[in-house]
Amino acid sequence: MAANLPRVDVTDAELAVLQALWENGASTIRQLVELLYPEGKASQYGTVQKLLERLQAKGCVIRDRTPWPHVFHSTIQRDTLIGWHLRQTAEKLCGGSMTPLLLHLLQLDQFSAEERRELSSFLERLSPKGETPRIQSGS
Amino acid sequence: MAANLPRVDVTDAELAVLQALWENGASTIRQLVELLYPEGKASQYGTVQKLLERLQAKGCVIRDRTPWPHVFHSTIQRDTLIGWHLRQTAEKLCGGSMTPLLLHLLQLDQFSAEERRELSSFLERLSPKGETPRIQSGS
DNA sequence: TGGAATTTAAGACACCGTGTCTGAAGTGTC
DNA sequence: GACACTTCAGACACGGTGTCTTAAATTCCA
Repeated sequence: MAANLPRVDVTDAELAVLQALWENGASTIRQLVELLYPEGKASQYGTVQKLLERLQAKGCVIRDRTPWPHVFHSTIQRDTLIGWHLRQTAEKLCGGSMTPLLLHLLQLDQFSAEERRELSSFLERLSPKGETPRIQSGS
Repeated sequence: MAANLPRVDVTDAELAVLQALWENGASTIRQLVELLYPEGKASQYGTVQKLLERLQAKGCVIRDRTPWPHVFHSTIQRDTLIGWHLRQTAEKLCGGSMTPLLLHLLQLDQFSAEERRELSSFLERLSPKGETPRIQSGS
């Protein structure tokens, strides 16, 4: 069953199109052009068209042909792209492990005490006390 | 004062050179070639040479000219690149905020109970109970 | 001292992704 | 049927990337 998963290696111009779709919901090419190129030379209609075509080929966008003009829907979410980027850097730089990324973020010290408390309780919820296997004898 | 910071937008082939330097410490071109291209066509000496030249231009590598042949040292660490990649994705996808990345990683649930316990205590150490929230300064 | 071997320095090149633009055919509306 | 807009397909220039080549400089050894 599993249809080909979307390829999320998305270029900058393609990403701009996706962002527009995320913000405005499903849109026609015309709507996207007016959003992305407000000054709007005529040729840029073709540009957006080509970008959508490539996004469709990657599986990041589907084209609804029932209305006229056609309407484009995004098939991926911001979080999908975030995950892909994180995985890419993990594979390039950390042998695939995500832990170094997490540690780096935690060490940034960009988080307020409030945020850190939230994160801590978030972790608590992830690992309820009863579930934690006690491998070594704690003191 | 601040000398030009290194540009860490490093390509794949350049990264391979850096990894070799990280693993083996300061090295000559010859050593790097033997490491990176074990079968070793002669032309690839020039390839590594050019990659080092570009890395030097970016400030990621310095060339020690006192010994013969010259020895190259990496001036950046793995963690610097990790940080740069994280910042890039944050700016592209999260308006610059790192928090969505952190949440994504935490939700992955890829971490063992042991790791989660470590992370939790890590957070505890970061935010001792009495501490008041601070506004962070941008990088 | 002279020559061989290696390293340095600088440049050239093909390939591919990316963003953009163009023109012809198709579709709907008045 | 005329017009405006959309769709479809292709072409193009530009820049980055990895690779290769050649000539000058340096070291070492007979």
